[in-house]
Amino acid sequence: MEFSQPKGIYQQIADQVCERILSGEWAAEERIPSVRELAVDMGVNPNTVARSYQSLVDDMHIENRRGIGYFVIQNARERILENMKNRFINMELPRLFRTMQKLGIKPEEIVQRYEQFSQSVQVSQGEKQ
Amino acid sequence: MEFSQPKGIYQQIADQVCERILSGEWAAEERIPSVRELAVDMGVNPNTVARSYQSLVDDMHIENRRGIGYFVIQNARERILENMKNRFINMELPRLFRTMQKLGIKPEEIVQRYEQFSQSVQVSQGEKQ
Amino acid sequence: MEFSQPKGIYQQIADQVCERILSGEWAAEERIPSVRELAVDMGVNPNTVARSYQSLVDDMHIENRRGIGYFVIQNARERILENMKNRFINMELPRLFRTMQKLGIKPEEIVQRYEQFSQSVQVSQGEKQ
Amino acid sequence: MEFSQPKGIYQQIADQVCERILSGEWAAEERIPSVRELAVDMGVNPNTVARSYQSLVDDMHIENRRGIGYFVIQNARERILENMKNRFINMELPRLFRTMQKLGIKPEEIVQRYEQFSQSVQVSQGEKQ
DNA sequence: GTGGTCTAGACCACC
DNA sequence: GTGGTCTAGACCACA
Repeated sequence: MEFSQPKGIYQQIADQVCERILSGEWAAEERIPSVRELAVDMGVNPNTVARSYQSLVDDMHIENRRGIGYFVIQNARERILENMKNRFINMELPRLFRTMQKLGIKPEEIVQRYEQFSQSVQVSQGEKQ
Repeated sequence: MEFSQPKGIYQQIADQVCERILSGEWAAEERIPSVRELAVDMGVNPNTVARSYQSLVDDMHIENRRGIGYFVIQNARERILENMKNRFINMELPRLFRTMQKLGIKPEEIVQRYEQFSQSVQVSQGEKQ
Repeated sequence: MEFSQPKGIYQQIADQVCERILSGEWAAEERIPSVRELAVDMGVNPNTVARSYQSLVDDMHIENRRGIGYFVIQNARERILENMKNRFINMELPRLFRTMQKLGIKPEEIVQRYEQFSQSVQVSQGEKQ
Repeated sequence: MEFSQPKGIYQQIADQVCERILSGEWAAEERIPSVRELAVDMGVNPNTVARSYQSLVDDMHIENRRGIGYFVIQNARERILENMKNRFINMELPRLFRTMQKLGIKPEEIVQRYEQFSQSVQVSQGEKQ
């Protein structure tokens, strides 16, 4: 948990929940930790987790069953990936491209740097094991 | 001016000033509008413009000559480009690459979309003229 | 069973019991399923069904014969209809009328839409058979 | 403010804001009270008002201008009416009609009661003056 | 036990 | 001054 400012804590938690759904740690139709449990886990106020969960409900990634808890929605993984892809293509890429034009960076440079990046990731994953 | 949330008004103004320096509209050693003038132009509180200017002074893109006004620093353009490039490579690209990995997007797709983007920009600029 | 928010599970169950009494499926003086049976049927905690039954006892639609089970009260159907009608006329209609005034909807429009509704219901019932 | 339970306080406040926009008390592009002001007015915690305002932002009835306050959006009135009408026709009317069928209430009765209602409203408004 | 809501009070960035 | 966020702690209805 990053308690400084890049983005709100509740957002970071929501993102983490999505990660865990994507990774399969929390499968469809499965119950996820209660607001209070996760709050303790994360060292955070329950209200904050509640807010995260609510935002995930709004995005239809999880649902609430009264008095029982929150559950991962059927095709949450597909939905999350869909959302991320849309946001990436419609929001991030245009910003990226505009910056590239301003800076006179050619796409080839991006490709080249990406390859460097992939290799360094493989290396650092190798170190972990 | 976007008065809603993405980033602070003062940041947006600072960015615009940089744009105008880059475009050559405001050349090196030239005086830029006074805080009050720009505030009126932008429909914004003078304090806000003052803060923008101060951040630009901190980044050494402009300088204050007391009693006279703010002036573009000698090699402001180079400095601004430098800054943008550093931020882009060290901050934005890593985020970009991580997102690409998560979404399984190959760099070729980026290149392809960039070409589409460049064309559409050329077209819309043609329309303007 | 709607496990999400509109109204409590126990209320939904109580409503369903009333429906079955109204439809004649469960006649007066007849025994209705035990708390546990109904709980299994509905995929619900027995406590929840117990609470539904208790609310129906409070409204005098069913009664508990100790050690035997719950039974539909003599004139339950009349009583249920009575209750529904009272609630409708005293609680729902005023809200409805206030909304109509705010939105400038004339009662004629309601009548017209009601006719459409009745027809569509007849059609969909025809399809079922 | 109804501090009992029919609906949440923040909802009631949001509704009241809509009413005031509809009535013209708060015109388009106009600033509405700050979160803290309205909180004092209503005898309520600022967080609660903030939540109301946020829900109105989500519904695009008001917008936030950083550091200044909340403003009524251009065609908020039309939007609000639109929303209310949609909700009425798609959510409330079907419930109404189903209840009418269960209770064997004919639309003519609704019309008749509506006329009584309109008259009583006129009378009570006359008394106010 | 679950979540939903509200209060009180705090800190922050921003205008 | 503005709103945005977080914490602490409370109460409620519901399962």
